Amino acid sequence: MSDAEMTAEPVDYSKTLFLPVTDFPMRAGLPQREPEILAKWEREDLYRAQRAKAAGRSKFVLHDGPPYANGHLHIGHALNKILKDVITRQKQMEGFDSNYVPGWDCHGLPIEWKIEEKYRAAGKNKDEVPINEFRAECRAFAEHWVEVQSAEFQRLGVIGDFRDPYLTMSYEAEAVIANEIQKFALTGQLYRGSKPVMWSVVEKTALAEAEVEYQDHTSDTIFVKFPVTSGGDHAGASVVIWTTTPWTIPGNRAVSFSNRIAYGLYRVNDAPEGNWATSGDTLILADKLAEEVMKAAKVSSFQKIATVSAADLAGVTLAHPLAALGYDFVVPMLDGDHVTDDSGTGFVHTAPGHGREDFEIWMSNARALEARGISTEIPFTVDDAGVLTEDAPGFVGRTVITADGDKGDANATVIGALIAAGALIGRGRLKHQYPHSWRSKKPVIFRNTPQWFIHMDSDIEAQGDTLRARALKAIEETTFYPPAGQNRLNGMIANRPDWVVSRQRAWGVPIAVFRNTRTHELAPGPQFAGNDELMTRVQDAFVEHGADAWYEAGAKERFLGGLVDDLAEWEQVTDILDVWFDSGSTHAFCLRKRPDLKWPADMYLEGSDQHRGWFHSSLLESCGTNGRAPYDSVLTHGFVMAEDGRKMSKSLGNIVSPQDVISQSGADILRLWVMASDYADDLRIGKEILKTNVEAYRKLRNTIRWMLGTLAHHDAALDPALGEMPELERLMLHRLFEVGETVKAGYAEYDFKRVVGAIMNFMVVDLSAFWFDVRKDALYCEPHSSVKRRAALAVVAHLFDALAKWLAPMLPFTMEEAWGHAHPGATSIHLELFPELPTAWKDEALAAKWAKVRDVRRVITGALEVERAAKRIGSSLEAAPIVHITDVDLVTALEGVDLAEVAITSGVTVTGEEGPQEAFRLYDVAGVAVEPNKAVGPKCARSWRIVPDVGSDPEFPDVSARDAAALREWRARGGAA
RNA sequence: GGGCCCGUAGCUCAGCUGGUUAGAGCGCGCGCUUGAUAAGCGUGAGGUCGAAAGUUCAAAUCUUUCCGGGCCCA
Repeated sequence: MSDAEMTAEPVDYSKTLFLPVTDFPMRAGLPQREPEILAKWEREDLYRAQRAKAAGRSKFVLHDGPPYANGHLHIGHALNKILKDVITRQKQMEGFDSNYVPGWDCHGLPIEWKIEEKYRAAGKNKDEVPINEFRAECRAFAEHWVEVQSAEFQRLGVIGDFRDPYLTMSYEAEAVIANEIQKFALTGQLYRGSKPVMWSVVEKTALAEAEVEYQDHTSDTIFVKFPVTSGGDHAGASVVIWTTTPWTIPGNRAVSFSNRIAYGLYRVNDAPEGNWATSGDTLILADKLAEEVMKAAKVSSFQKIATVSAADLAGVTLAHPLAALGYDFVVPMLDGDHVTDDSGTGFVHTAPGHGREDFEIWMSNARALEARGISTEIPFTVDDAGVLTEDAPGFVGRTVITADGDKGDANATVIGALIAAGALIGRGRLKHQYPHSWRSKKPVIFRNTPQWFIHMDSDIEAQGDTLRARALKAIEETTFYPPAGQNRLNGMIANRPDWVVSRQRAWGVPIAVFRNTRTHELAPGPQFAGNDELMTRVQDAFVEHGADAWYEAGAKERFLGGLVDDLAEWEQVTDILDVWFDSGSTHAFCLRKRPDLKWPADMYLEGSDQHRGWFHSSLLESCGTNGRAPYDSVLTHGFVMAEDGRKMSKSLGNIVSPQDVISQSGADILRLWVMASDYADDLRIGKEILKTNVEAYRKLRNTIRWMLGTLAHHDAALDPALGEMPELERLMLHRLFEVGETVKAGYAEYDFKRVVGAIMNFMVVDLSAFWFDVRKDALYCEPHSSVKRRAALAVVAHLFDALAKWLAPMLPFTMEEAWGHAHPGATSIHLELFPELPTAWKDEALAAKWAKVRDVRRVITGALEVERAAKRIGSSLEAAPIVHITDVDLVTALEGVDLAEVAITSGVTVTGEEGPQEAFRLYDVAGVAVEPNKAVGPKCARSWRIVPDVGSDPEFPDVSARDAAALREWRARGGAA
């Protein structure tokens, strides 16, 4: 020990240092802190403050896709809203007036179902309740969930006009939606047709394809003979069909075959006593399936006696197997591509009222059939309760599916009749995927129903100006993130059939049109062009009373009175609109009506399932009424999976709820998870992934915290000019500028993981592990007046300002908290703009030079690590290595660089000579060899460096000259001695 | 069954139009520090780039098939 140290009083020099000081806690406690920040935003009305601040700026409108107002939020909602919020906030900070108006989808089956369930539980029947009373209950139910979800969305940190959201059930919305469908009627795009639709007997409604799910179901299967009545030379033979829906046999009007399948005529040679198929029967079957069919028919011996060609079959006509019961019409054979010989018989029983393909082949052959004298009228064989009608003679009153969703007696009765008619040759059961209602989970049926459609391919204003053509063009003019979305939507629009918009339900917006029962004209309709009185009446009434007005007594007189010659000829349509039409109209009643928004929207943002949903319906709705898409860009995200990449499910117990994450870790953690993920693909979440994000958050928070503590000593008035700053500070400003470029580019492409990645990497590698570590000595120990210290402080201030702002859209709670610590009394970071960094900061030459310096540094730290492992040194300040540099470039790079400072050692000796054999080298840094060398001499009690000038100042004998100077300043500024 | 998409270290992600021993951060192991301390620094170990075949002088990068996963349809 030196004399100086011996004689010195033991002083606690830490009090004389500029150590970080901050109240910003290391541990976030987000679950408690976030609600406090929310309360502050509420108190200060941040949303309106943002609007005021941005008044006059150009608008950016991300139009919210309305979630359905039932139930709590799940993780998918959280993902969706977080992305929307980050973009909203990003655009606000980029200098737009970025106004987000949340919305809710309120009409529709699921809510109606809930209310019905309630009635059932109370032993009431929905049909006994007046419709507007029922609608009022649905409205109240939706209102409740809007409130719940609104609170849950806000808890995620989502900022928007939650005090005045849009609702599809608001009176204004209902009025506009009704007017929108009237526009389709007015321009002749709306028509009434009949079509088999997916029908749920339990809910008594047609279902959209989005409303059915495929589940295992066991069906009765039957093999049925259709006797040949004419054509070819197959007299006495029968064509055999196979079906899983025996109850559709009364609806049969044709049998389909395929010209790509090889058929043959088969004779039964032998069969057991009492078998349905008996010796001598001749059956026409697909060659590939003949053996299977014979086996199913329990035939013990058979042989092929002839080949049957497709041309033959086309000329064949059949008799209905139940002709004796009244089905005494001609059953034609139709050639269809949908027929295969993968299973069944190679022939498809075709009931145009019970299947989409059946309907399509029937209609495409309509003219030819009529020419043959065959009526193409499609029978309505099943009513809305799943009961067979008079169009199904012999089976009237038989039930396909009961009100509870169970199998009725129709199948058994039809099978019995077929047996009695000698038409059945085999039967069985098949477990297969069958459509079920998403609500009741009960099987659905295809039944022929009158429905309202919007034409995809009829001319609107000019020849070729069809809805499909308009929509395809609009897709081309839209920007998709990611680009694959364009293909996907395009493919769907290109191939979709006409748009069914009607529902036979109560809770929704009525198709507010009238139909002339004699002429089939619509009101409004093309004949009403130029007369908008009807539309105005509906508009006014709905705005005042809601769509309930449509159901009030005297509605027809009220709306149509005086506008047509004979009111009695007109019937009021009571069907309601499919909810996809409602949500497809949000742009009309929200974007167009609100002066604080604009039309079209800059962006629609939803999960990739919405290519079939909201992107799709909004596109068609707007193209039909406005001729273009209601959006300029569409951004899609994937779905949230469990940690193993599979779907989350209750049975696996791997569901992660946003509520749990928020209460355990905080909303900012959830947001960080979204930001770090590739949202364009499916995302994964689980215990480990959340832990990773919590760790990343901690690192980020601590780095912010150190800056805040350091800034306690910052006085902007003392900031040196850029030119006065040391190279190391200018290097950091350069790096900050570079990171800023990446951040800007990342945000521009909504590539948040790139933004987070660049920021995290910068904070960890450049700041925490390098610059902070190096500069702690200067920041803590240098005299108050030191340029080096003041320059470092100025840089910390720039770093904090930029990083906090860049992170603010992503981590709004944490950055608000940090901002408050940096700027006591400031309102909110969310009223700030992203920083414009001076291009003067950019200095590539400096960066190139310092890349080399850091290479040399790596060799030194590597050498010290060896010493540490050998227990020869601990702290790097115990070393004063000898650095041999033989690379000319490196020598140049090191000019003016204090290597000891950079490597955080007590000294460095640089030589230009080749180092000794045993010196430390790195394979990827040529021309550098380091001899670790222990620093010798007295240790400065204040800065802990071992430097020769310790004790050179007699007044402060145990510290270095630099620290002595610092102490003198410190005392002069009032520090206690 | 069809359309669109995805599959790189334990985790999250980079790897452009094919070209040296495939990278980063986090996590993990070990060491240091104790003036960012329920923190900080250093260092180390981790990958047959889902699998196979093909094109090529050369493939994580192109082609095909298969496997696994997702969304939307049937």
